Amino acid sequence: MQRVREDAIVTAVNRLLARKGYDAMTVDEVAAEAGLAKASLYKLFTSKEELAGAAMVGVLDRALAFVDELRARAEAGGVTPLDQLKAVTGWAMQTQLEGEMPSLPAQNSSLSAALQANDAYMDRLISLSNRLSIWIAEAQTSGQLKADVPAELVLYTLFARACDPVVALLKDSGQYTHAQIIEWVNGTTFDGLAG
Amino acid sequence: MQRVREDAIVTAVNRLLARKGYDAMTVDEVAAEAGLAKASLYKLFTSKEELAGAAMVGVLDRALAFVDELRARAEAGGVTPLDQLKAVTGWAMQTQLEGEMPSLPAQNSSLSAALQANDAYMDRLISLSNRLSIWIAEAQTSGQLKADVPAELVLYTLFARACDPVVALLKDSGQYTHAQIIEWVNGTTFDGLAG
DNA sequence: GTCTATATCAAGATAGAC
DNA sequence: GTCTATCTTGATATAGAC
Repeated sequence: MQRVREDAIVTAVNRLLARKGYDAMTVDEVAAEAGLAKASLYKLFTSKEELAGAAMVGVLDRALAFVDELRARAEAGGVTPLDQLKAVTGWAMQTQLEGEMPSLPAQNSSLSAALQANDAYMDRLISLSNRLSIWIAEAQTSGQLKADVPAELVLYTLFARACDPVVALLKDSGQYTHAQIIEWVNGTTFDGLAG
Repeated sequence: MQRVREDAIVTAVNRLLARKGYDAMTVDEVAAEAGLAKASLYKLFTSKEELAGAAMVGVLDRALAFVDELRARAEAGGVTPLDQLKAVTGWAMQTQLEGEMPSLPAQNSSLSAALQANDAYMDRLISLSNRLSIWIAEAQTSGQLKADVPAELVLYTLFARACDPVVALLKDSGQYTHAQIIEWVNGTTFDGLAG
């Protein structure tokens, strides 16, 4: 019962974060979209920061599930770490194109501190980073990825592409299909803009 | 007299936008940092949006000046359009690393509308886009840039790299020199992450 | 022209009835 | 356990004295 309500709230938060971003999202809107009173919402989530944290836990869980699925499929062999990384960024862009990728302010806000203190969030973030880092290391060793840049740079770049404003701009232009956008942005991410 | 004061304000806005972003910046802080009372500030700028617009006009003017300098130097010859574009993104990253690149919310905010109605801002933005677009077209024609992606995608990507969170993250890690960061991020922008 | 003091408002959070 | 009504705060913007 209560679980269903929480899900409705988190879903609303996720959509609003994707559409408007954290600062522009109000708790009143969340309550309205989830279909309950704001006071009831505050019985389940103690702050706006916690709402954002719950949405991020949700998307990170979906990302982890996708990664695990990739690993399972790769058991058969024939899939390189680079292919896996491309699949993950493609999934993230797809999620963004579908309006389901929450977007938070990158910079030093009070939210950053709250998220870093959120164990559920940090746990997922570290798990995902660890799994990606394994593929990155393998790809750098085998020469599929540049080995002369820090692995950290590669990891940050992949996370950044997951919420790349270029994807949103191309989407809003309305001229291209989702598949085209993903192919182009994934292409420039891994192979660059140069010809 | 008054001009000096406006400059002090715009400089303060620019630094605060670079450090904290638009939403976290308060007009009280701007007044304090510029050294006048908030009411006096509001005689010169009628709103927070206008403050942000003035800072953006400033940075776009500096970008345009840099571009014009590049064009003048290239008169001698031997410089390709691709070199010019790399120089521009390098300049933007350098500006960001020095804490002088204002950062605004990418998404639909009330600020977006205000900026689009700001003629001084739109004029600079279009001028810069036009000049970059010429180099992009030349580089695509000559095969230096991928010709199978829309020029628009290239332009958006260059603007996006100018405020790339990856640059900020690498800077905050404190492990790398500015020159290294610029080289790496410029390298991945034009040549990709792949080896 | 500049400042102190204040109006105004939006939004996060809570009290208390049912 | 849910809602209406309210509190509280912080920030944009302005009035009015000097």
